[in-house]
Amino acid sequence: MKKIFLKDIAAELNLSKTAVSLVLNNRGDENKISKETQKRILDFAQKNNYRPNQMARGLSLGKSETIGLIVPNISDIFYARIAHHIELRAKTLGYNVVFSSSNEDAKMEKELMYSMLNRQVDGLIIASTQKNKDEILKLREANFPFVLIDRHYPDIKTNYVIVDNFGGSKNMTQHLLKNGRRNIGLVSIKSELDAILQRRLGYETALVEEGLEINAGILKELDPFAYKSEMKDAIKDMVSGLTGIDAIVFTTHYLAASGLRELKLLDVKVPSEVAIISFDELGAFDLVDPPISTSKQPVDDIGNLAVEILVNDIEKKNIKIENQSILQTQLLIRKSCGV
Amino acid sequence: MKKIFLKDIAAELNLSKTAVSLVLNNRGDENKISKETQKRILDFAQKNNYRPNQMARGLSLGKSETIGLIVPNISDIFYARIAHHIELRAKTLGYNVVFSSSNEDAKMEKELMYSMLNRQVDGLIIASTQKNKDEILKLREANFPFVLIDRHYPDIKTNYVIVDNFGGSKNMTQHLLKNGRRNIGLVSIKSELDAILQRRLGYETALVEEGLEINAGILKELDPFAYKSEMKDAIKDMVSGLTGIDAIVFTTHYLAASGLRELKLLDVKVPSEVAIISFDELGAFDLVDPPISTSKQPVDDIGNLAVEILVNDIEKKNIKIENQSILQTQLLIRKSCGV
DNA sequence: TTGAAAGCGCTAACAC
DNA sequence: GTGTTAGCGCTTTCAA
Repeated sequence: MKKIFLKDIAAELNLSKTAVSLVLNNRGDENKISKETQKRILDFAQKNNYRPNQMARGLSLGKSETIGLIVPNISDIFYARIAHHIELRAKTLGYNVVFSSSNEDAKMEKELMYSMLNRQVDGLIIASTQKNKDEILKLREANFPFVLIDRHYPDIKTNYVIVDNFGGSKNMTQHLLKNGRRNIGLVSIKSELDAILQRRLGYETALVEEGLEINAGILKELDPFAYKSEMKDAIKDMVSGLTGIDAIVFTTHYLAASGLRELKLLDVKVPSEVAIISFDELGAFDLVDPPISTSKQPVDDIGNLAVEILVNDIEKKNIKIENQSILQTQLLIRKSCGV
Repeated sequence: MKKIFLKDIAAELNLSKTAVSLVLNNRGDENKISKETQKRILDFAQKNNYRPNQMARGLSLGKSETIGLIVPNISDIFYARIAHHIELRAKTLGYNVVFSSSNEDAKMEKELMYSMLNRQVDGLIIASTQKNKDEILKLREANFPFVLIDRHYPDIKTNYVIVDNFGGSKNMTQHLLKNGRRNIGLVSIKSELDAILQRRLGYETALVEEGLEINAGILKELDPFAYKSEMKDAIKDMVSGLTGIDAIVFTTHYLAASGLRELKLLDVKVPSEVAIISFDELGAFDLVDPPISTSKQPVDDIGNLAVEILVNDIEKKNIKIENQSILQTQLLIRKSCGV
């Protein structure tokens, strides 16, 4: 396992580095290097376990064949799944991926972006905090390839792959209405994320279209970093005699998990007393008691598409790809809604 | 956002690249560069948003300040969590991390190892398939820094961070015994992983120490890639009149999830008829019906320790660190065991 | 204190 | 068909 370099194999074979480099990069034919020479080179490289130094290669080529992935939190099952699909697709296209979590912190996200740029990633996939408009604009101005996933900047034209948050949420709410629920609460997070806003709007629109009023008292927005502690009061408040809700829409999976926990502690029967439904899928939502209905996001498509758009951009292949995709969610009905 | 290089700032300031490089790497004082010059350089760099090209830097320095992470599957919540802790710790120590999933395929794992070595990662953290002994030995011979997590090669001396699979599993089984269960089955996967073997041994040892016999009929080992379809028969078989078990130990979280699903479909009451307990924590195990007892692995410690050992090795700091760690799992008792 | 110059390993014009 | 040579952007030795 002794390290061997390009020049070693050139010397050993009495050839120039050029010839070796060309052949090793599959450009032997195109440069009319004799089949025989090619074979000698390939064999020797193989036998001696030649491994090109990608940093040197990258420096010379001006690219790293690496893409950077920035998500709020890689241990969130939602992002972990997307990451997995990104990784797989990237691999087939010859790219590695480096990842980092921003922890929903705009400043951290900015730092990560630059850290990755320093590392000469060829492109970036970002599930942004949506608070780095300036940096995103700079990326765009610099013509640097990137695609936003999960969250986009509605007023900036960029590549993105998101889901129809409005539609998904409206569907969920309508499903509850269809099942006779009339007093439907919403539990969301305090956030300026467009995705979260859209989910709330979807909920509201469904109610309004049904001729119902929106009741601010049963529309809870919790601190994203303190939702666990705030959930107790929120739920207690909603199920109290005053507001007496009969259903709750949760705008994301961890809220649903936490909310269900509290409902159980308060001995509220789900779904007979209160039906629940949630955006996003937790993976175990079908095992939970009761199994939770959900608007499932197509994580595989999100990941695959993002990589395809990005690589298309990086390699300027100009394949016709819809580079602003809004994917549909899938309504999965389970027991938590009542039959 | 025009790109600016070291030589640009040297030219602009009428200095040499050396001076600039030294100052930017915080070695100004040590090289007795005047405070004033230092300030000029720093200010200029700051103002013009100088970003060193890490590939060039890496090439020159012979290191990338990147560590590679190879896991079976990054979308497995267990590895995703470890990855998150690895990432965080690495960041504080100045390292980035690239990751890839081997999908439990030894050949893929080997390729990934080499791919990462090509990319000049400074070290590797691997949750190995445990089928690449030769490659691991090569790494060791080459004195390349790496640490194994989750799975180690029992007969090779390497750095590793694993958990006490035997003890954790024995504890789980003993807990069931203590609660009066006498006919305890095991559902595991067909695997040569030492971790899986140890979990089985822990189970068996607990039984034997209690004076019970090990009944091969209620010891199921499923194909890791077909466990979902095989689970039905396994469970059916175990709960049938012939074997009539009153408890099941699952050796990993996804088996428990799948097994519980089947138990429910067969209308078996958990825990009254059959108690269950599982190695690993799924995240929603406390929401599941019934909440599943578990031997929880310290994912944070696994990640943190792995990085610390690795970086210690990379930087040859020789800080005294126990570089072969066997961490303890934590028994979390929930309803699935019966009170 | 500062600068010139060599070198990290690879690619790619261009010349032979 | 093949070799020479000049970079890619940064670090670092050594001399001034």
